[in-house]
Amino acid sequence: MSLATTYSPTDVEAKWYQRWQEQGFFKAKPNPKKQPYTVVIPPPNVTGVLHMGHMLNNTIQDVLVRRARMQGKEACWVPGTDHASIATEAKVVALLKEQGISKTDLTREEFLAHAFQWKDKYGGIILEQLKQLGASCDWDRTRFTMEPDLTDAVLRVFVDLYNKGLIYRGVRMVNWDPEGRTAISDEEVIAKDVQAKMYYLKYEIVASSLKPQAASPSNEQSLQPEADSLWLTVATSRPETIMADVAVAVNPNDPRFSHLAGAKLRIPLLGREIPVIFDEYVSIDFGTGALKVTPAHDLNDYELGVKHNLPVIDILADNGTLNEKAILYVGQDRFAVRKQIAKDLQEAGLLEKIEEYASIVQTSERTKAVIEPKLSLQWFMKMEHMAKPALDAVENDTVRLHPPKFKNMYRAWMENVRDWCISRQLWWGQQIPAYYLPDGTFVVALTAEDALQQAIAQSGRADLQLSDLRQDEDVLDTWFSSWLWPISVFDGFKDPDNADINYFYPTNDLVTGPDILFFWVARMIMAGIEYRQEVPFKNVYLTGIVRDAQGRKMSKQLGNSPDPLDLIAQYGADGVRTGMLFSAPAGNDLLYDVKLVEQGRNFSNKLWNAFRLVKGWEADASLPFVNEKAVTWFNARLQAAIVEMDDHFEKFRMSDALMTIYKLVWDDFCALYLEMVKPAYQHPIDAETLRHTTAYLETLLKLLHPFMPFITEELWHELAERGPRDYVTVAPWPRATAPAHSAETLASMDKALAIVAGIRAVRNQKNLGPNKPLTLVAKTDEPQLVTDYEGIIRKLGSITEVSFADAGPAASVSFVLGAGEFFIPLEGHIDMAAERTRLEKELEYAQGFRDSVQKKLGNEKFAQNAKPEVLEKERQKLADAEAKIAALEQALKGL
RNA sequence: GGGGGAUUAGCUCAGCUGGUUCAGAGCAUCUGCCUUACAAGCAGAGGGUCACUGGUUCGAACCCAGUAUCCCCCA
Repeated sequence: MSLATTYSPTDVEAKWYQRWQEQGFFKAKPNPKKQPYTVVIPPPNVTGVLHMGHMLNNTIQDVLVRRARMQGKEACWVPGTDHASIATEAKVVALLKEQGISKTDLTREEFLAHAFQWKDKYGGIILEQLKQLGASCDWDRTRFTMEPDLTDAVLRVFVDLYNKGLIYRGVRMVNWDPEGRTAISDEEVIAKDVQAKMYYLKYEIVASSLKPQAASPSNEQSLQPEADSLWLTVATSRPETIMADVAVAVNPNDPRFSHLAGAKLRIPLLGREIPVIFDEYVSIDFGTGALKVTPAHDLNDYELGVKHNLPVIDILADNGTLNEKAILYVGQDRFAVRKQIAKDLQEAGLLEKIEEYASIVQTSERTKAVIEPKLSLQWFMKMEHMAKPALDAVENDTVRLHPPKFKNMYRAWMENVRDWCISRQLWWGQQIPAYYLPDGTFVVALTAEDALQQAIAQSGRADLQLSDLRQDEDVLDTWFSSWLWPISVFDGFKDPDNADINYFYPTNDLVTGPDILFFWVARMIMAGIEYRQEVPFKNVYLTGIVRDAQGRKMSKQLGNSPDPLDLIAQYGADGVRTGMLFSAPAGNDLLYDVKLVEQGRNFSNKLWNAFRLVKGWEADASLPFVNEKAVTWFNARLQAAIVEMDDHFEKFRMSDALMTIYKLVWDDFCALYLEMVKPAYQHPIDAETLRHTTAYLETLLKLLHPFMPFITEELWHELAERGPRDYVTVAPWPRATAPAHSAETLASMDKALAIVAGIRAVRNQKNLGPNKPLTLVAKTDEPQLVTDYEGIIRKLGSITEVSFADAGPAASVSFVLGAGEFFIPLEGHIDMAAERTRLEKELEYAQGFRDSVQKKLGNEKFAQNAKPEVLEKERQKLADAEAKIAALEQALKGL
């Protein structure tokens, strides 16, 4: 045979991807004769390269899209990337730095020119990589969140929401990323457990501020942590913020501090006097029960400050160093100051102790920097109005989450959602279309010209020029682009009634990770309802995280993530795709192991060899059709498998759908069917069998195609001469039919295969090897079945002769199936004692089973309460058990 | 601290409204096999008191309560 015994994917994959593109199979356009099926890709960052998470996510999307395409739908998978404000800007800044250019030396325009240059060079890498995976995106539709049309969409939405009163500008406590030097939203903050230190600082009580102490009895008994009462110890994890202290708060119900009413304290080292305030917010148990209040650097302190009318002293610069308001340590980084101030406090005798404690720090999702709560003037979007309908859509299953357990999470977030901080102090992104007048007021407009008109109207100053207006420096959060994605990729904002959006929207399925359920999914639902009065997708399939075999997240630091492209090169895209899906139930983390990918590759190879076998057969039209039983049986199995697969797909159980076809191909088709019909070596096969077999193989290729697009396309073309547009990629998805008598067909074959299994078990037990010719003697009440399937039993069992008898030959090994007993004459291999023991064991087991069924049936309450069909089944079990017992007893007697 | 989910074979998971199979799959393991499609393979086998303790029921992996452990989200 000329074909290699192992399949080599690299030879074929590039070829077919190119052909598919040449044929335009992935292109989609509105077609009223077809049902649309739309998926928008979760746009990867332009800074990204393909990682294992993308592999999983995009494999799932491609499986869904390819199947829909084969089902005759107008399948449209829209690819694209997002501009990733913070990440990209950081990357470009770093690159410029290498070239000796500082961002601050550049104008905004110059910087953006560099950034776009970078994007054009590297921004498309990940999309090219997706092609190697086989992703069947409509590449003509590739979009980018910062391209002109999508920018237009963002600005339109901003202006619209501002006009609706849903976007506002205000001073709020925001999450400040000192690394990115920008505000970020609550969703971009990640809490991390850390081992932190608690510093116990001594604040001097200003003696003159203390009321003369009457010898109050309660005071005598109260705990007095300060021996001389001249000091108050305050615990803090952030000693570097004492320069921003404006008060120390204690709980009014805490008797230890009642004498401090009206007292003043001196900030350690700094010496500034601050009041002691009383508020029940302070927890008595925590630290010393005294809390330093720094409204500029803590949300809770801020609220306390507002309540008690305290000033705000912001001592931090944008980059995390202390500013001149701190007076001490000006210009030094916050963490350096923390170390230094602890030393200085120690030396000054103002540090009582340091304790270790488990704490949480908030970090930036993008830069990993420790977040500073910072009072800042930013743009916000009101969420309440949009959250309500978006919550309802999921609650009432207009949008279904798969698996549904994420509904709870979604609800919790939606019910507690806070306003979204959408401004970022960056240049890479859509600049906020707000324009400031010389008097400090502002207008919001799509263009500068519009803004000028409005400004003139608003200010009454007809002499205003464009140059008098200053556009807001900030850009919008990247997610403020992404949340419009399902609409903006079809130009639904610029042109809300265009053919594409009317046809392809709402999309069908969205595949993404649960980590961006709030960032993205929830907000897309909001945007869909707000702007199209319709949710953007019907199903959200939430994938798990790809972890290593030990359950650790894949990370560059650990070096536990394989390079996806290496894997594809080594195992083939088909092997990698199936490998990933083998172990990926929706919502469950995938423990990646190279074994899975090996299994995928092995499966490709299995399929390849099945093809080689069939391909090598010569048909002889003069031969009789001898394989009717096998052909009918496999058809029944095939149809049942199609039904099962469709059901799995319906429920988004992708790995189960894959497992169904995997077992059908490997076990039923290769291990059984092909063995049944296979002619003897170098003998021809009858034409009828070959015709059926080829048709079955074609159907299998179709069913496999969504999972393994490349090998199936290769074999599709190897199997037969094909027309110019005849590709499995666009072949019709098999529709299940219900063959007549399918249940009986399957049941009969099961019985025949049980006989084969019995024979093979004897071979194994007796160490006979697969080829030693054996004969079979059947003592059965179903001789017709044995006769019908004699060919199969002979072939699969390597049996030369089947005969019937009422008793087995003396020197034989037997096995019992139902009421029948089957004998294999074996001179010289019989160990009577062992045979007896084996049969006795089997008998004992059967009797135990019978007894338990009998007991159940004898139970009056069971007979009364159980459904009739359950009762009937139990009776059947009893009858079967009794038949088997009789057969076993006979067998024992015969020994 | 609040909420949610989970716990079934060595591993990853199915097991639909309690009742066909005295618990299933894939992988892994073990024993034979280089049997002319495939050793990336073939044939066969072993392996689980369904986390624990109680309860409801004729009957519980499944329902209820409690305990333990783990995971996730939020603070």
